[in-house]
Amino acid sequence: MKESEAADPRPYHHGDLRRALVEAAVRLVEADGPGAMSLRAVAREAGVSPAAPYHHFKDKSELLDAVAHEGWEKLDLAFQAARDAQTSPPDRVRELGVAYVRFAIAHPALYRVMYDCSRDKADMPAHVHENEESAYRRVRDVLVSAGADPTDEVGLELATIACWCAAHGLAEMTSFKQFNALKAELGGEDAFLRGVLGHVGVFAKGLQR
Amino acid sequence: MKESEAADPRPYHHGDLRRALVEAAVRLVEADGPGAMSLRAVAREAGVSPAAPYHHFKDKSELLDAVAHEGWEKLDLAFQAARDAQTSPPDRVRELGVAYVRFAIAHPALYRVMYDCSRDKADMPAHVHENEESAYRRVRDVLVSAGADPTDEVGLELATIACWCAAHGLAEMTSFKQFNALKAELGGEDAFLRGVLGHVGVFAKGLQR
DNA sequence: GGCGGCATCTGAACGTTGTCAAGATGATCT
DNA sequence: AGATCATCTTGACAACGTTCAGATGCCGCC
Repeated sequence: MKESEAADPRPYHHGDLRRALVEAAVRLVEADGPGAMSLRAVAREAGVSPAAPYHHFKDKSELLDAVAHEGWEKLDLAFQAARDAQTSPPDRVRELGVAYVRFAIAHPALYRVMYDCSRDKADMPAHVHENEESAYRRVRDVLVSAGADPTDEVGLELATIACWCAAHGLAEMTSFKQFNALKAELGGEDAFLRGVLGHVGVFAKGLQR
Repeated sequence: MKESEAADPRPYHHGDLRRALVEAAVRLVEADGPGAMSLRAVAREAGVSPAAPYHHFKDKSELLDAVAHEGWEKLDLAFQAARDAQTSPPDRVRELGVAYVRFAIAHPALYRVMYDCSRDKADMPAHVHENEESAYRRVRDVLVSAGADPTDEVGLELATIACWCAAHGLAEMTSFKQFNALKAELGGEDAFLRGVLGHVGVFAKGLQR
């Protein structure tokens, strides 16, 4: 646990407390769930007083924002790997979704924090949606490469959103007990995810399949 | 404040406190958000001591379960109206989704509580999923009436889940600012919802569209 | 090289929360 | 009428988020 890339503001008294706090917070969230992550516990974990965090975050919610940010970056890595996977374009749409949901399954509490933060601000992090290399854009591009009409700007946008919504919905519901029987019948959770998200491959109306 | 329909267990000291607590809780959740709903505030609102709720709910989370239950029933009403609407079967799949998301938009805090409870237990309320008249079954039936193959049990189940996931995802993301431009371009939120969920109509592979 | 200033951290405190145990209250049943 | 038991209150506890006055140690400036 020693990311030694130093380029950040200032290692004053503690070294780099801000970072330490975020790391402790992520650890606590992933260990005991988002509800169990208290500011005081984070401070305890980092070995500082309960008031110390307030010099780096104005709020508990601002700490959670930082945790969420960390989460989005981890998700981006998983996403990138799926984009580069060797599969035919229509399947790649599906596999992008599978990677997305797998991340949510692997980091349930982190995923929850990510979306709770986004929803409170009614806003996704800019780097997820806006720039050229964003995850959102990546879905769009895969849809195009799978045969969606690239001139239908609006339709493409709607299809991308539909894909994202389906993946997010599945991410939040995949652990429901109701689906256990079906998962077993299909031979595992992965097959289940592919089964559901296979329907996403035909989202964009022009897609062959 | 005098709902005088009495048919419930026992109006002992207070009348029917349990009901009063749930109603107060729903009110507080819808007014100030789920985070602002404290047990003590609910008790205050109902005019009882902070410890009184513990004779009706073993936990705060059990009160929230009751709130969620209330929410699912309201959603069911909205759902029923959409099912009975006069539209062609393929559109009805979409309109079911629209009604779902509209409910989530109209009662954001309640909707949040509903899903937070479900997720904590990894379980949807039984009456939503299991019986013959459940909302889940209703989606399935509409898919069939829209042309999905009724003999492909597994495929039908997967399509139903995909629809539900897309609707849930959209419900949680529809308020994101990123979509404002697109909503404007399409001429309103409803058109946006139809645009996204129109892609759900082609979920079931056999659907004509 | 000392000094002032400032970012950083501590200590103690306030109000609020969820929860519990012990006692008061009052409806119901024999 | 008196016992019983669910119901509600009182009072308390630990934990939480947040604030504020003060201690601590790093920085640049003279």
